[in-house]
Amino acid sequence: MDSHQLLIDHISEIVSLDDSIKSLIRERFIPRHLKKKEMLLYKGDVSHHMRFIAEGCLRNYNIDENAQEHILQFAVKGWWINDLYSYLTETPATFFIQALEDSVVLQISKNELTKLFDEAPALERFYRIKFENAYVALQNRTIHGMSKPIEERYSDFRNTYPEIEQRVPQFMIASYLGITPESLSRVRKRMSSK
Amino acid sequence: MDSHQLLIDHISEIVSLDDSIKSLIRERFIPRHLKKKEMLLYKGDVSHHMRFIAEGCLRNYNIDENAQEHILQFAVKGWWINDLYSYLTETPATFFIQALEDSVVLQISKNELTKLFDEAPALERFYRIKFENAYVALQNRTIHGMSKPIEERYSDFRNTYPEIEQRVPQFMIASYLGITPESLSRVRKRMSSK
DNA sequence: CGATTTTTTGAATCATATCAACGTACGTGG
DNA sequence: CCACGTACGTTGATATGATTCAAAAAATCG
Repeated sequence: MDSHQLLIDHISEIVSLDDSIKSLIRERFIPRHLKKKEMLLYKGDVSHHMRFIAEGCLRNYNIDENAQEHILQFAVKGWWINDLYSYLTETPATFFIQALEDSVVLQISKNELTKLFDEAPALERFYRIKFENAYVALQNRTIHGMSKPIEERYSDFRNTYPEIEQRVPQFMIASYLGITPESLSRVRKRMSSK
Repeated sequence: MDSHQLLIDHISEIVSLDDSIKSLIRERFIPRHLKKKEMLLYKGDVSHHMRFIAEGCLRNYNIDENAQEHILQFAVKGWWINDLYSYLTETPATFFIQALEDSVVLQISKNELTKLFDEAPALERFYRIKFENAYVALQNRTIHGMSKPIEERYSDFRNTYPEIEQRVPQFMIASYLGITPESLSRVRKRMSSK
């Protein structure tokens, strides 16, 4: 299936789009092809685009003062990925976005998207609902991250993102869970022995 | 200043409202008065309203299987508070909302708000932007929560929410930060000795 | 003021981090 | 297609930091 069709189907699951809007989406969302390990956004640059993943897998991560990586989000086909703070405020990004596999991203500039909102209120509604959902999902992660033991957080991760578990190296999952690779290895050992 | 004016000013910081919408807001957002410790929402009930705090201070918290409280959010005048997942999906709430001081909340039912979105697209835009910002703020909390040492998370909290620091007991701040009250007490001691 | 809640302190315990070494898998160039 | 190198995963020993439990001190409320 072509990338734009995937995007249109994705949006149509939430709001209905008439044909003129569908053409606008096809026109204004520009595909970008990334090779494995290629960077989509660097910390320090401003994120000028909203981005939808049509193919592949990416990660969103930060590098702290001690050169430690912390993964905030994995994203695969059908997900959105961005440094939203940078995008919304047009300030330098606070994290990196990198392809973990060869990937295709559809992106639209903020200017274009803002124009689209006026032409297509349904699209604005789509983003409202999308952000509501994203907020809720993140809230769940935040509260579970602090209350549940690691074993449980890890199995939650596996259940919630089974595709990602397969495609991403273990040390990155450890980073996402906020523990060291050694600890995750031991957690897995404990779990498999039961 | 009257509660509705506060809400209207709050919304007007982000989108412009014409007078007819302002009247609708005055009509449809219903004030609710809460005494200190009074519950606004119980875990297990469905949250049918969107809620804006006109006065006071509330908290949003979970109680886990071990009867441990985990505070997800504090909110004061000018903030919104809800169990969004419950509100959006009309399923039982996964956490509690309680007044920490005598408080006034303006609330509107989901039905009414959905109707308002059709009458006032500016309002829908307001919520889109609001959720974007909320998402970003929560994302920051999530990533800093996992990367920064506790001392730093505590001073970030103090800097970000100076009002709340004053008004909320220390053991609740510990709960928000995801540590025990004893640990927070020791962190404070270490910090003050420098 | 007395009662209750909150904060502090101490000692023992537990979980994860850290550091270092070893094992394994993968893919690239010869 | 094999061999080597690099990246990833596992394991062990030790260190660190937060938790737990218990009790005392301080603050708050009626």
